[in-house]
Amino acid sequence: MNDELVLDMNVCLPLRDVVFHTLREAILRGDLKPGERLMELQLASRLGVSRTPIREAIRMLEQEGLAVTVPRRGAHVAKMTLKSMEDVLEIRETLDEFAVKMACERISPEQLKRLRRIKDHFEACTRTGDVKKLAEADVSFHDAIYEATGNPRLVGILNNLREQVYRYRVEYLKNPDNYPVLIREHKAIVEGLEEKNPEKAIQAMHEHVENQAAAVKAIIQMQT
Amino acid sequence: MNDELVLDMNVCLPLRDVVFHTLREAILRGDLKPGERLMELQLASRLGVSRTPIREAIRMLEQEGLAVTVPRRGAHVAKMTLKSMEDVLEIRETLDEFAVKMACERISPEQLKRLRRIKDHFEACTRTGDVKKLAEADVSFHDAIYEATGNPRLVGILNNLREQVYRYRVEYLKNPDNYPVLIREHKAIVEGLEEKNPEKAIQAMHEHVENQAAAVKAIIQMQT
DNA sequence: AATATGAATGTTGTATACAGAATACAAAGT
DNA sequence: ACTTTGTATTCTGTATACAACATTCATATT
Repeated sequence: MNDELVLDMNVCLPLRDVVFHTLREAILRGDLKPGERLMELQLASRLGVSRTPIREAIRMLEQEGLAVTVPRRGAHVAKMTLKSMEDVLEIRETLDEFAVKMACERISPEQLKRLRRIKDHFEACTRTGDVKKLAEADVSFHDAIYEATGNPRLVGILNNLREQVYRYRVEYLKNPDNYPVLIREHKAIVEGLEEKNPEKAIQAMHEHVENQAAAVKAIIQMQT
Repeated sequence: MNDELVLDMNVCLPLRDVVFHTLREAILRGDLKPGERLMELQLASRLGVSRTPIREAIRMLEQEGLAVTVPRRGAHVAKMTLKSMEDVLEIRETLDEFAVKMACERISPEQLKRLRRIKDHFEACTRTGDVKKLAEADVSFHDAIYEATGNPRLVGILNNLREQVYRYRVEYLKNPDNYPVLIREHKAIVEGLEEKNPEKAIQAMHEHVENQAAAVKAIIQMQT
């Protein structure tokens, strides 16, 4: 119960948004654990705000699937069962393949250039062994593909789905044994996009997400 | 500005949920039009509650993509451009096909029986010409397939996507010329599921959603 | 006449107050 | 010892108060 929970007051957004982002980060980082109660008064005093922005942030987390509220009994961090994780992962597989297919048709030369740079940066990060940076680079890589679809709604859904598995994804990235595979997969995906070859890109993405899905499931089962 | 907006107080849910459902219905029915401002005090007095539940409901609508809020300037009903509708429709195509594929693997005999009943009910509704009932039957049909995937997260996403096109979908259902096509498509989908033939089911669903997508786009362009 | 200024009004953002439900714990009864 | 009931406490649900910002319209100035 150490105070990892501090608001970034330098941002001039409504407090509800600052609280929302703070709580989301805390949940994804694991500072707020699945099942942990989100008590308004407690959070309000910890973050130094009133209950109102807390409540609104909870409503937002609820719609994102990161929190669950039971009427008259308050909210808690959503629990992640193996089943619900599998549910998320199978949707992600479908949409990630769709995204790379669309990106194949729509990606611009500049976006492709940027994607190559991000891919190289990811490789560089595997050599430093900085897991945090690596995770960021991985997120950037997929974001670059999402953006190239030109479909903001799809970007939103995929980001939300990624959120759900974020914690376990980080575990996967902690094991350097996976790095060569990841680099090879990223390379194949980029090649597919460069060649405007949807079949290749989809196939590469399929293997990529399937490997990650298997790893994530293994990690979850280990934890139980 | 007639008072279509009345709360159903017979439900014993928190007011925020009642307000949320009321506002969502109003938006989907078109009583609250795209771009229309959602002013807290006004809604509060119209619905006979305080601002607090209104604000929480707006936060929920926001996360669902039905409302947009600009800090310090309040919320308005999300506008639906042709582009954003196309974005939604192409995701829906992908996920609807995925859903029917999964349903093919996982649907239980009881669920299949129920689906057949709903299909027949839909056909019956086309003969009465009651568009409201027809829309409900169509929703039920797709819901039955979604449920059969056994993936609640997928159900949630698909319901949300359907929401976005709901208004225009109803227009499509107003034209009896479309009924024979719809009945044929539903029949083909059910057959695919009965035969546990994913290729057939996916193909049937593909044609079904593609036709609807084309119709919806046509309707939108007519309105401009 | 056109633009700038400023007060008045309206609206959102946040805090707080109060009522009612849920929970926990202790004492009494079986 | 176990269940039950009563009570204190905690927490949520809702309303309201107040401050800060945005908008509007009238007035003044160039």
